[in-house]
Amino acid sequence: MPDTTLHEVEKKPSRIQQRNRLAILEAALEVFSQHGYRGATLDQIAATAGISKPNILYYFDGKEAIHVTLLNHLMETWLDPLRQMNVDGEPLTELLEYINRKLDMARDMPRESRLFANEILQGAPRMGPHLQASLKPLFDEKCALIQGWMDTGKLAQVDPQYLIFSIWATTQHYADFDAQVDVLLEGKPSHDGAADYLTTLFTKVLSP
Amino acid sequence: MPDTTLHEVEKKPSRIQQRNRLAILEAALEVFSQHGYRGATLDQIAATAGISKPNILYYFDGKEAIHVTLLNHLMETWLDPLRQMNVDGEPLTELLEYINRKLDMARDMPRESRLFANEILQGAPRMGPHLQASLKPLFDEKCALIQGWMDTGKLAQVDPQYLIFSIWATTQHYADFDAQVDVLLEGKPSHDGAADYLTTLFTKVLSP
DNA sequence: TGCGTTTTTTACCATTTGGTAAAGCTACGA
DNA sequence: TCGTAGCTTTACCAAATGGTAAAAAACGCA
Repeated sequence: MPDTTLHEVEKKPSRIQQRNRLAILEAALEVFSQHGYRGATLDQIAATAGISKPNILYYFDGKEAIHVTLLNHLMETWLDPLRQMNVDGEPLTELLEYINRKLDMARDMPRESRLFANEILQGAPRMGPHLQASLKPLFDEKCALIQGWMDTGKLAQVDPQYLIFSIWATTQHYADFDAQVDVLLEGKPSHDGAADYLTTLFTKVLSP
Repeated sequence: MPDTTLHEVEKKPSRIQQRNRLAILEAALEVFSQHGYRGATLDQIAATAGISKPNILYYFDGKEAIHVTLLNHLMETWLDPLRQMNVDGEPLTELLEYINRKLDMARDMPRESRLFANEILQGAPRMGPHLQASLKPLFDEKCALIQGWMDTGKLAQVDPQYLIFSIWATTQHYADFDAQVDVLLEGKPSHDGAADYLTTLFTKVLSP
């Protein structure tokens, strides 16, 4: 009986393989985040990555496989700021720092933000299960944590679920709706102003 | 010299024309809002509208023309809630009512919200000029109005631009990210809870 | 250096896509 | 009820799209 367990089947990827997979994913992030899944084409990804289309299909099983890989990678880092919110910290500080981490991510990873937004906008067809499995438990945990803080009187009482929604909405807005913000602020950078405003906003809401 | 002025060239559309144009736009709204411009196909729109593809192209000059028509129609109604904000009203009431009108629109016109979101997400390639021409002046006008209210001491001082961004973000969130909200609230309707939360949120921020 | 393995290219393919030409049908006013 | 303007269908295209087969090239290790 042949040994076909995982550690036997998987091989360490060569340097070339690592480099090309990375280049493909980088290009795919660029294209998918700008056009959504169906609007993106392999030719475009190939051109952006500087790798021929058949060669891309040598590294990935197809268009969908690339997208799924990207989404999985994203989920890892995307939830980090929320995970970092610490039960032992000062409640208001923890929340304000969370908000600022999210806002920094909107500035530093706008493509990832748009990839996510595109997927959700289109009904999360390739991510619904992931949301259930990864996001939901973390969301529930942090809602309970915030509720706990509120019950001790260290934060004003508001519904933690809607509070988190409003944090997500107000921070991701600067990545997802950048084109609009840019027109309305006449090209002026929005990050510092947004950070000031959101700090004020959530301080006022959350101060007991 | 023939008379080719507008009122001579334009003809009143027949009943059939009205019905079919409407059916096409309705179907196109459905499809474009779900897949974005490039992800949508004429065949899909045709199937949804129950009209053959060549017949669709009899009524519209092409895929892009349909999209542009949709976007133009949208801009009309989309800015109405903001336009309604009245200089003579009680400032806090006016703003809270504006927020609730936006939230109602997110509930009642989610496809329009997503159509708009898709277009902005993708860099507003077909709407940049429209934003400049229609949205920007209104935005500036209402920012000035809000600033005026703040200067009289009837509202707390915050940057009106970022205030409006946060209103847009928090209300549209429930249309654009519905798939996510739905998972996290386990299918419970979000509208009433959101209305309560947002009223509290913005009352706290804006009360002097 | 030689040789098997990995990587890349070339040449395709079936399907889908936006779009057109022209024939056929239908409604409606004279 | 007939003619015609308006509407719809049929039968197509050329280009783009996701994907494949197999030859050619490059790599790396003995």
